[in-house]
Amino acid sequence: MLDDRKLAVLRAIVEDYVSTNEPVGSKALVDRHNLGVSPATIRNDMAVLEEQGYIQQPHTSAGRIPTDKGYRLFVDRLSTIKPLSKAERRAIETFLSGAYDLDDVVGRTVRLLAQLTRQVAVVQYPSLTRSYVRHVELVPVATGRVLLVLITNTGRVEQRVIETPAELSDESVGHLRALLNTCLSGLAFGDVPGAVSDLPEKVSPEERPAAAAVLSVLLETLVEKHEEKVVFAGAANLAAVDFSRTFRDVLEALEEQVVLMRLLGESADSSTVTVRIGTENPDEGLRSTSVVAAGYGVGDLTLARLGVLGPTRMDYPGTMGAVRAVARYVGQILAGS
Amino acid sequence: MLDDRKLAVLRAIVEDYVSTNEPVGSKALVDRHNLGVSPATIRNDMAVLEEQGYIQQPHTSAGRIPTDKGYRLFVDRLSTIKPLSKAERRAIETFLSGAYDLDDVVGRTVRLLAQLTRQVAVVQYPSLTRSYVRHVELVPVATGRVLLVLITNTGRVEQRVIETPAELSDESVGHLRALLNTCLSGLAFGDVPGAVSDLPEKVSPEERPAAAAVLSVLLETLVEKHEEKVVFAGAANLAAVDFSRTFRDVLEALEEQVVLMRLLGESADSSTVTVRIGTENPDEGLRSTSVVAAGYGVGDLTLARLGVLGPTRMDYPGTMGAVRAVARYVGQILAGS
DNA sequence: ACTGGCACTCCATAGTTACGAGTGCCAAGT
DNA sequence: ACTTGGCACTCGTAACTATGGAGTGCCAGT
Repeated sequence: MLDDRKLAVLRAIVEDYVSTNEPVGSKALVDRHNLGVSPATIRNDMAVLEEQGYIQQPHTSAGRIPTDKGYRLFVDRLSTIKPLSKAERRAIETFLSGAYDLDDVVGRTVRLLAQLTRQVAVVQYPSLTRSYVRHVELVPVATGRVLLVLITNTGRVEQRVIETPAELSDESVGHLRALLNTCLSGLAFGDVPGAVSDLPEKVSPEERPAAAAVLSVLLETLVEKHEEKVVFAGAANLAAVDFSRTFRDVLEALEEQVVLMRLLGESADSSTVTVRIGTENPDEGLRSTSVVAAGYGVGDLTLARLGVLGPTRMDYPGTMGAVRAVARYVGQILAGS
Repeated sequence: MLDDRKLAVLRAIVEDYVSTNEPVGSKALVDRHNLGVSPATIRNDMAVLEEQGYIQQPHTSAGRIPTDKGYRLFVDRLSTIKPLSKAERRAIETFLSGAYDLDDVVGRTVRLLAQLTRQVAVVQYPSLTRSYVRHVELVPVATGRVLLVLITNTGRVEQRVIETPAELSDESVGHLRALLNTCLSGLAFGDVPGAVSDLPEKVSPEERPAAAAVLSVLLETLVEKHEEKVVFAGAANLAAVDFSRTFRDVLEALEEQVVLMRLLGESADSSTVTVRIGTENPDEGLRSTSVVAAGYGVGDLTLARLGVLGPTRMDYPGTMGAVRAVARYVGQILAGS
């Protein structure tokens, strides 16, 4: 029902509108793209596209702008992901390879992505549940307090202070630490709860309350941190867009971890770029924004997701290219460390 | 040269302008404050205040607004810090005491401060150089790689991956770890460089290259992380102000660690609230904002600073009260953990 | 030293007009 | 059946013009 020319018209409308930020009319279209037909013909096509809901007029007798549905069609069928230039690729590589720990990797990634796309970048820390335990550490910090430190294979470090019911001797702490390590090292986080259930029975009775306290905090941490950690950067790029109402909403959403998580969406296959346009977003207040996201990870294993948030009026091919490229490089960096 | 009434007029102008965001005229002033004199008299006073540079007119025949110099006088001599209400204090206490690790304390603090002041809050992590070493941990993560984890008395955890020149046996790692701990535990970070200088000589020759690698990274970390970590929250509150140009500049400044650090300024005495108004700010682009900051710490020791950034047109007494209160509570929390 | 009166300035607001980009429709052409 | 030029129409934008009112500075009088 949409012939080739109508699709070409839609594509042209999206591209023009994205680059000029102004409703595009029939005359401007034939001027800028050589479609080989007259404005009148385009007008007819436009009327059809509008009837089908792909484009709309801000007011009568203004040009057309794409609707969310129009962008969706554009992304799905009318465009291809635009690969980055060689220079950009090299820039990514050198910038990311300078990182020396996980915080640094994530921090650099999110800034890089923001700069590359000139939009707001969002990066999720590698998932805990899909990682495994590298090491467990218990450090006495005061009488009746120990610090529990969990180190994952991805280099992520989690910490919690534990109040132990009774004072704990250094030997007891050492004992517990050794026990935890032999019991948990190499274990996937998802398997930890099962593995520790019988642990209290392995310690001497006087250490048992302390062990119980440690374990309960450990399990608690796994659950709580399950709501993963997310960071963002490039909020300044929001200023370019002429949001005014929306603007505050978007900033508020960005500061809510939970919203940010939902934003990136469920993890599809690693490095498949997914796009969520306007009203497809779950969150109120982000109804006029689009999200381009991809998973990243090592090999086949998707560890977490990262992406970009911007106005629906966005350069989708370019943004998707940047997101995909960055996701791949981050995976490589993580694999190498 | 400024009599009491002129000062009262300046105070009234600041208060009215802050609450209404509109230039305030002589008539409005006598209506809202019972100054006991006529508008004409106030006009004369205003003329003097303007001549001295404390207030200015946006245009001829408009009301007056305070200049930076006017705000400065207001803060220094015409206002007192406004203590928080009992309810607010209790809210702070309960909100902060739920925190379970340093990240959480800092995260809660910055969000709390943002909400309390309805402005952008900035919190610096407790300084490394003023902390001391609680524990050092070495964890093998792959062949030829060890993770160095530093735990401070304030609960801060720093991590770095180290490439060891040769493959390292688990025993060697254990050996090094023990050595580092006996050598460094309880040491102030500033004293670490001196203490480790003779350390390589204490290990067996075959472990020496690895030990050297670990040490160089350790020292590097101390230097690099010296540029401290700063976080902010409440950027959404910027939307309330009608920045438009400035706005982007401010957001950009917020995402620059270095600028953020300079923003909080040099550490004065703990819990003394300092105010920097408009052009007093070092950073271009923050010339139309004010910063209210205070140090926080345990006892007499100032660990770091926290504060609030907002428009020069700001409720200084209230903001200063909130900053001071939060700084104190954070100190208490840190002392207790 | 303060006050009331007065003329003046100038911003904000609303109303008016003119312009032009863009549309829909129709009749004619291919 | 599709395309095209023509044409009347819509409507938002920009420019311009009153108009009102808040606020000022100054001065003469108390």
